Amino acid sequence: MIITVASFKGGVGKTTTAIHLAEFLQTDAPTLLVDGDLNRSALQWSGTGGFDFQVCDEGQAVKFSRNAEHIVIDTPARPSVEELATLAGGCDLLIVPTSPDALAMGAMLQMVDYLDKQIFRVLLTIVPAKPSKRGAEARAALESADLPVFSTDIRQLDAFKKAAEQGVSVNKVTGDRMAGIAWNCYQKVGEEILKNG
Amino acid sequence: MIITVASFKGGVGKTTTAIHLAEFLQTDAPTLLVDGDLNRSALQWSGTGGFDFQVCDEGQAVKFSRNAEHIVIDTPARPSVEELATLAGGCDLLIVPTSPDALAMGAMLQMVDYLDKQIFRVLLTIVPAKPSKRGAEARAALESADLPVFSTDIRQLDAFKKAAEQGVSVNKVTGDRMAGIAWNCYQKVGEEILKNG
Amino acid sequence: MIITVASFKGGVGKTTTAIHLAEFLQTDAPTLLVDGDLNRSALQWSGTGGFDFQVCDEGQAVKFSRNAEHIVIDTPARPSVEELATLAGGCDLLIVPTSPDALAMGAMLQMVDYLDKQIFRVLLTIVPAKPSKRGAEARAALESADLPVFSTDIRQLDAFKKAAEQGVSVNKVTGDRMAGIAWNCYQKVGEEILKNG
Amino acid sequence: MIITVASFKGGVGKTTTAIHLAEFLQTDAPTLLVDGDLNRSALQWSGTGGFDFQVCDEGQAVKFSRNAEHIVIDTPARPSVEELATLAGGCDLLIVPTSPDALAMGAMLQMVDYLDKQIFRVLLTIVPAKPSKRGAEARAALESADLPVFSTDIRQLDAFKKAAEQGVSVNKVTGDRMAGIAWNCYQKVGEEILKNG
DNA sequence: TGAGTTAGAATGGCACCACCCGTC
DNA sequence: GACGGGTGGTGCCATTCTAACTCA
Repeated sequence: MIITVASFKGGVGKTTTAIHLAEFLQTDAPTLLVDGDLNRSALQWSGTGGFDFQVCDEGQAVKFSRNAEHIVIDTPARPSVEELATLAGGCDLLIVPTSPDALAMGAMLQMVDYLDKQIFRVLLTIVPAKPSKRGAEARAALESADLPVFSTDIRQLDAFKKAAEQGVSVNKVTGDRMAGIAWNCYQKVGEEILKNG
Repeated sequence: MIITVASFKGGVGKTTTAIHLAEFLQTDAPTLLVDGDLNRSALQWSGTGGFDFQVCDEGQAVKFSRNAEHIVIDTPARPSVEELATLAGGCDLLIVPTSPDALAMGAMLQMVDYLDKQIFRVLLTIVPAKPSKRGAEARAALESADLPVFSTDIRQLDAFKKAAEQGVSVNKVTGDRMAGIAWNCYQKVGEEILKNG
Repeated sequence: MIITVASFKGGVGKTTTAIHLAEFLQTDAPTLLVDGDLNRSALQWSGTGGFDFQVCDEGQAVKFSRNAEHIVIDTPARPSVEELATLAGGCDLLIVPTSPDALAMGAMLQMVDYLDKQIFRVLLTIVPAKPSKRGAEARAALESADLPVFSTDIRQLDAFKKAAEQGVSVNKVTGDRMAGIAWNCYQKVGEEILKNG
Repeated sequence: MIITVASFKGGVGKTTTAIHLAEFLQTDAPTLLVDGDLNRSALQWSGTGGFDFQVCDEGQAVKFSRNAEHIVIDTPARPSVEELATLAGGCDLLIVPTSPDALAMGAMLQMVDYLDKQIFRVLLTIVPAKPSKRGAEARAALESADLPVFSTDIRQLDAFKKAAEQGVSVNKVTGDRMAGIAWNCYQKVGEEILKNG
C-alpha cells in the first residue's frame, strides 16, 4: 500500500504523521518511508537510527521500494497544483493533515479542492485537550462540508516533541506519561487505514 | 524600516509574527505588510479588514510602499538559498521565527548558516507555559551558539488562533483573558526592534 | 580567604572542587572563582550563568578580586615546581584533590613533597560507594604518612556529572536523588575550612 | 605502526589506554611504549616489570624504537596546538580518549577541531555500566558530529585501578571477576586498529 | 465584561523495582 | 554464591498554568 502525506501549510504534523504511520505499518509488513521534504526532517529525525522501518530520500526510493510492502511518502510543503495531481495519482491514499485553526483549515480546504474525494482523507492533528472545543468544531466543519475525515484525532502532546528530540517514534519515548496515549492515536489511524484499504 | 520574516519550516508563527509586528509598527509610523506567502495567509486573515496597517501582495508592493514608513514582508516558506540572499539584501532586519522543538530548531540552524549575524535575529515562538523548560533550553542553545535572539519569547496562547479566526490582530481579540499578554509579547519585540534599529 | 586548588594529575575533580567550594563560601561572604585552567572548564561550566558567585579568568582576577571576600583559584593541570611555590605563597590554603587510586595518589605524593604541611590539605575525591574499601585504604595511607587530610570524602556520584551538563552547581541539580548527598560532601569540607581557617 | 594517545583533559584513561594497547599489539609484534607524560605514569605503573612490551621515556625513544614493530606514545596532558600538529604528523593513528561527561567531551571537541578526520579516532572510556545511558548518548553525539569513533567502549571497571596497583596490565590482574571483560574491551579496540590500519 | 471554578498537561519530588558492580 | 549500594525506569502525588464554563 502506498500512502502519501501532503499539505499546503507547514507545521501541521506532516512529518510526524508520516513517521508514525510508517512505524505502525511496519507492524503489519515491511515498510519504507520516503523523505521528500526539502528539510529532510524525517532523515534528520532518524539520524540515530531509532526506527524499525527503512528511511530513504526521494532519489533512493526506487531502489529501496523493492523490499517494502507498504510505502509512506512525506512530501515537500506547498506542492504546486500539477505536483498535487502527480502525487494523488501515485498512491493508494493521500492523507491531508491539518490542525484545527483557521489558517491551516483554510489551506487544507484550498488543497482538497483540487482532489477527488475517493483518494484523500483529512487527518486532524495537534488537537488541544478536551476542555477545548477546537477539535470538535473543526470536525463538524469538515463533516458539514462532506469531506472524508479519519475518525481519530491526533492530540497535541509534548510526547511528540520529545520523540523528535530523542530521535525515535513516540512509542519508544521514555519518561513521558502521555507517550502511550500519543502512540494510541496513530495506532487507531493506522488500523482505520488497513481496515478500509 | 524594512523587516523581512522568513523560515525554512512552516507552522512556526511566521505570518502571525509579520502581522503583529506590522500592527505594532503602525503605532510608530504608517506601515505596510507585504504578503509574499503562497497561501496568502495574511490577506486571508485580513479579509474582514481588521488591521490598522495596509496589506498587499507581492505584485502590489511597489505601489503601496510609497506611502509607508515601515514595511514588513511575509515570505514564502522554504526559500531557496539564492532567494535567501536576495531577501537578506533587501531588508534592514531579517527575523527568523522558530518554535522550541528539535525539528524547527534544526531547520532554523540550517537557515542562519547562510546568513550574516548582522542582518538577522531569531525569535522564539509558540513557547509553552512556565512549567515547561523548552523555551529556556532553546534560548540557552541559541546563546551558546552565539546567535542573536530577541529577549522576549512569543508564548503559545490560544489568543493567536482566535485572532486568526476573528480576522483581527490579537490586541483586538474579544473574549480571551490572555489576549493582552499575547499582544504584550509582540509589543516588547517591536520595542526591541525600534530601539536597536 | 584565598584558596587554591591544584593537582599534578587531571581528572581528579579539581574544577568540581573549586566550583563547589566557591558555591559554599558564597553563603558565607562574596566569593570569586578564578579559572586558571587552560581548558577554561569552570567558565565553560558556568556558561549559562548558573552560579551564585562570580567567575573570571586569570587576566581579570585583579579587577574582580576587589569585591570578593573569598577567592578560589582553579589552577592549570601539572604546574611546574616553580609555579607550585608561587601558588603556595599566594594563598591561605592549598587544596590537593586526589582520587583513591594508585596513579592519582602517586602524583599527589610527588606534589606534596614540595609543599609545607602547614599550607596544604589533601581532599579525597571520586571515592566509590561503601562496599569498596578504596576510600578507607587511601585515607589510612595518607594518615600513616602524616599528611593533612580533610575528614570528609567527596563521593563518586553521577550528580556531579549532571551538574556539569546542566551548567549549575550540584546543589541546584534537578532529577537526581543523590544530589543532596553530593552537595553535603562539599558543605562539610567548606565548614572544615571556615572552622580551621 | 605508530599510535599516539593524546587528550586535552586529564583523567580520561590516557595512560591506561596506551598501556593496554601496547599490551595488545605485543601479541601481534614487538611493541614499545613511550612514556611522554610528565608524571611518568606508565613507567611508575610498570615499576615492577609486569608488562610484556618494552617501556621507555621520551629521551630513550630513538634507541628503543629500533627493535619495535609497533610504537605507542603516551603524551603529556594538554598539549599546545603546535605540539598537537607535531604529534599528529608523527604517527599513523592518533587516539583521543574521552569519558562520556560534559567536561571531557567539551575538551575533546576543542581538541579534534585542530585535527584532520583521517588521522584521529575517538575512544570512549570510563563508560558506566548498562543502566546508565551516558555511553550511548555520548556515542550518538559523536556520530551526529560525524567524528570517527571506535565501535567498542572502554567500561568503567575497578579492574583497571587494581591493574595500576598491582603494576600489571588488566589481563594479568588477580582477584577480580571483571578483569577478563576489562581486557576484552581493549582487545576489541586493538583488533579494530589492526584491521583498519 | 470580569471573577471564580474545573479539567487537563507538564514538571518536580518520592517510593518502588530491576540491573549490575564490588565486596565478603 | 550472597549482600549492599548506585543508577535508571515507572507509577503516584503535588503544583502551576491555560482554556473553558458559570455567575454577577
